[in-house]
Amino acid sequence: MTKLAVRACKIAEELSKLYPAPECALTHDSPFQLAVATILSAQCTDERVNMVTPVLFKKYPTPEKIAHSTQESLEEIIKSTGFFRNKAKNILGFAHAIVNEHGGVVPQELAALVKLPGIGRKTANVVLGTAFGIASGVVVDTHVTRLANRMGLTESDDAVKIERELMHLLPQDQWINFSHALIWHGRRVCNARKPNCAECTLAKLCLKVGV
DNA sequence: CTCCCGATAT
DNA sequence: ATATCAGGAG
Repeated sequence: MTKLAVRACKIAEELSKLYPAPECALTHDSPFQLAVATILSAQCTDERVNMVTPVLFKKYPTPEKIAHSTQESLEEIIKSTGFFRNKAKNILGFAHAIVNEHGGVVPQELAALVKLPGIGRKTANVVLGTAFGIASGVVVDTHVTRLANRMGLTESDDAVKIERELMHLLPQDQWINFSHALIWHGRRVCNARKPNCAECTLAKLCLKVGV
């Protein structure tokens, strides 16, 4: 076990004490809804997403309902999340693919998921980990990228590379909780603008306190 | 690599 | 005014 891996495990342990049961902040009632909420979360606060999804899912709760909706209707509902044209198109395409190619059910394999419109590795890992309890990888989003760099767990800014490195540093049964805990910590304490190092219990394990 | 894009904090 | 927010497609 490398020195880096030892420190990574200490960080994971400390995070698990801070956030014993880290949950997905995106409200949803099904794997399908979680996938849609995650598509909406690109470059947008989850707080904002959670204001939009209740309206969206009340009108279109299932893949079938969304598949029978329209680009314009979706755009109007999700507009405030930004990138609304792309997101509406992706959500529509995703719903069609689920209905037409997967029998209305969200597939539980990474390879199948990332082929679907609007679903990349990050979203696929969220859906598999949160909705199905499958540790397909580490979720690397803007928070994980920032914190992994600040804590000196990686030097990279490439999501795929960071994921590969973190997967090697931590045992598989910690991937899901580690992802969620890092994201939670990134929102609450180690945020981009003004990281609160003074009240961060991970500061002693961090290479870049106060930077 | 660029583009998509509204809302919010600083 | 500007940076940033649970990214993905072309």
